[in-house]
Amino acid sequence: MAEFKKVKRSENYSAWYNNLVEQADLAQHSAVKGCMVIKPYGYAIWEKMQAELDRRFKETGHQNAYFPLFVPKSLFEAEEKNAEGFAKECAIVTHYRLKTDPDRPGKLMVDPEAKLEEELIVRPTSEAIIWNTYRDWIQSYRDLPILINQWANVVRWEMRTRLFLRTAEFLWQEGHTAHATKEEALAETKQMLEVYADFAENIMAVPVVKGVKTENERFAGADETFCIEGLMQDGKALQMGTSHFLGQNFAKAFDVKFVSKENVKDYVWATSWGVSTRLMGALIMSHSDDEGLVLPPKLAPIQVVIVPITGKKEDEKALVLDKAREYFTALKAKGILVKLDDRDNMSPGYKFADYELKGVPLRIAIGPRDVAAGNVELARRDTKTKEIISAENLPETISNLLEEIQNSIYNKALEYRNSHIHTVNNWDEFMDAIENKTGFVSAHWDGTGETEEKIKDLSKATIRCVPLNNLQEDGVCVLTGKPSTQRVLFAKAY
RNA sequence: CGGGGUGUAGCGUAGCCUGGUAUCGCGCCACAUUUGGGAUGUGGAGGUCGUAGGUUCGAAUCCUGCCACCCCGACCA
Repeated sequence: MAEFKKVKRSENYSAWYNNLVEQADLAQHSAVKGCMVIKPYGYAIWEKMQAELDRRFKETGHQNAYFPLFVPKSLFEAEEKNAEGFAKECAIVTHYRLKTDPDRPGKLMVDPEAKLEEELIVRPTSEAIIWNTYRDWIQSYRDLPILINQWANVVRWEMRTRLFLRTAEFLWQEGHTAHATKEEALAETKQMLEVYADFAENIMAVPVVKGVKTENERFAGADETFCIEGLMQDGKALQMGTSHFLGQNFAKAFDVKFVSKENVKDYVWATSWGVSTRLMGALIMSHSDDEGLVLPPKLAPIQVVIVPITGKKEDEKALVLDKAREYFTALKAKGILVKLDDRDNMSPGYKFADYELKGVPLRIAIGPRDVAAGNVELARRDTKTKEIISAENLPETISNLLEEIQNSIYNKALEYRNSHIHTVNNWDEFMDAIENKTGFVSAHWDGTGETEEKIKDLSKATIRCVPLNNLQEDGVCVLTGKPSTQRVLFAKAY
């Protein structure tokens, strides 16, 4: 096991992040540009996220299905705005065969004879292939709604990538629903936004702002994009999930119509919504520290680790190990994800540091002294505190503490987020907040894309969202001084 | 994709300027002693020096192309 190379969060945030991802065994760079290998420990966390999300999707009536990786170019270009939005980051399959290279023995070349009649686009998102399919599925209002989700990989050929936050290939889920009415589709869009927000806050312990994107930031092909925005520990915002109201755009592009109860033909209303492995990045950046990862108990692959500290005497050693196994069994029976690390070639100190690096929420150390006294030493990862407690009712104690840690991590992140929302009323205050205070800046904006662009050029900050249920108040735009009816949230973002 | 930097064992590095087949630490394997915050000793294994060419009797070292990563921009979930 590698020694943790210390990189301080305060000194170089992005080096700290990269180092942490690699040292904690979450992921590593691969031989493919911009693509990562997600390692077992990292994937275990992703699987827990998937399980929680999948359960919520099913509870809200969705079913999983799977659509192809490839989208024929003619389908891809059907919805023009969507196609245009993604065009410059697409991987394209043009051939279907290799052959041996006559000039370079043992090497392969693309067989020019094997050119595809029509290029295939590796999906950057699946609206096109899915809506082309939905046309076959929908005839009457009785076929609606269609509530489908798929777990998939997509490819967006990014110029600059970062582990989990932006990779050329990433894993995600994309929900694609079809509805008979605009109201129903809008309700679905908002429902899924709530599902995401609930997941982010209660499972990931990351507070989020729910809001609406401006036209500039909207998903290509959507009439309205809702989002959840998180704030990372370096004061930059991260878009953690989006839910799009697609109107009838895709129905029109793919000619998907239905006959209503009144025997009237109309285009179908659509939504799509997704979250990706980027959430792993959000999780890491929201809670972790210089010692390594800090995981909320609800996503920790290991919630409690038991480290036996065996003495030199054989009989003592046996006693300690027996006790450790007893606690292990009791905790496991309670449904707690517990690991007993009885490797005898590692010192306790090494194990302590290693589980801290991996973000295991609780650590139980047990040695001869504790066995004799009926105690254990209990250490919390999030607060780095430890105490000797009685081992009586241990499963109960641990179970309660895990819950407390989950809340405590959330509250800490919430406090950080709330203390980093700065309300400003003029341009000097705006720039000062963006440059020096970091975080979200709540400011009046005149509502034009032009001003939004200008502010982005001047400050590198973008409008993250117009918060839902936003307070309506008269004010003037921080840049142009034109009238405004509400504040929006600006931030530098990932 | 533009500017700057880096690439030597699983990880971190020395050597490069001034060419002669590579240094040290951690980790790994064996044995022994250890175990309450990253153990110690002894012995051992591990290297196409990112990659492809070029210069040279000889290249980690000099030259060129390419690749990957990091930092700063532009683009984005």
